[in-house]
Amino acid sequence: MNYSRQRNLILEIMKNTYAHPTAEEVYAQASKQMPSMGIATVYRNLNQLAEAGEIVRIPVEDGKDRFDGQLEEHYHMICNECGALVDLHADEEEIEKLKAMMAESFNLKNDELEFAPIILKGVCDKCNKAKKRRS
Amino acid sequence: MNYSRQRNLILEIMKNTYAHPTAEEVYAQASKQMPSMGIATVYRNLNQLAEAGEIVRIPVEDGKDRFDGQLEEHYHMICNECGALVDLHADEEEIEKLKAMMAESFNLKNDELEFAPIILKGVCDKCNKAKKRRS
DNA sequence: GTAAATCTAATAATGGTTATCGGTTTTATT
DNA sequence: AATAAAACCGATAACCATTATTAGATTTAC
Repeated sequence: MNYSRQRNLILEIMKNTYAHPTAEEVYAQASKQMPSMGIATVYRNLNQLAEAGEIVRIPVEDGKDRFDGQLEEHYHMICNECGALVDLHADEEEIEKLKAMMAESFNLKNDELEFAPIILKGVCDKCNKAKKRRS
Repeated sequence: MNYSRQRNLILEIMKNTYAHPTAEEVYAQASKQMPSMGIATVYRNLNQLAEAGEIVRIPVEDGKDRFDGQLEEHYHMICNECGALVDLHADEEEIEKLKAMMAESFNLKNDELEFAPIILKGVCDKCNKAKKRRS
């Protein structure tokens, strides 16, 4: 993969957000700073960066893929109220325990088990608070 | 939702398979038994049946949604080797334990936690055996 | 400095899914 | 049963996220 100003900008945008932007959202941001940027360039580079492991692709139910520039191991929950994609963090030891327990519960003889990018659906903190306020 | 021969056929097909067919695959099957069946009818009815809770939609990474006519609570794993969508079963007690543990590990104060339709990636039994044979 | 490789922007094409529409089937009302 | 309203159908056009193509520009290797 060669250097290119466009790709650097896209990577920088991804490294500097904790949102999980769609290609379109990245394009909106990028073209603000580099108005000549084309949408296909964004798609192409998000794909290449994901391929190279510099960002992560998160396929979401609604069709639009999202991207995550934060590489620290973590997973995601979808909020059933607002649809937000929420980060889930836990230390590695906890994760291993969870995987082992799931392997056992689901009767999987499998030492290469990974969580899918989105593993849970629930209610995010923000919506939980909003619900409490309402009640 | 009214009665219709087409919808009944589609539902019957879904209830009688443990595969997780795409709309296209359901169409192939249905139009064998009812050649006048249109593809839009299949999409329309799969959507309505999923909406009504009579079948379950499973959005998969590759773009084509899959559908599951088996309503007994279960989850899914994607095989990293062959791409198959594998059913994961466990009794309810085990599931509750898992959810509680996950809520704690991920620091979620959330009693409405559900698993997403696809929660794990790994290697299915068939591919596991094939791998052993090779080694 | 120049050729080969890689990249870009613009836009056409793709593919899964949904919307539209005229006509038919099902259901509700008499 | 007759009929009006509601729901559904098949065909196909439209939609929308994404990918492929292409001619030209930029970057890298030598």
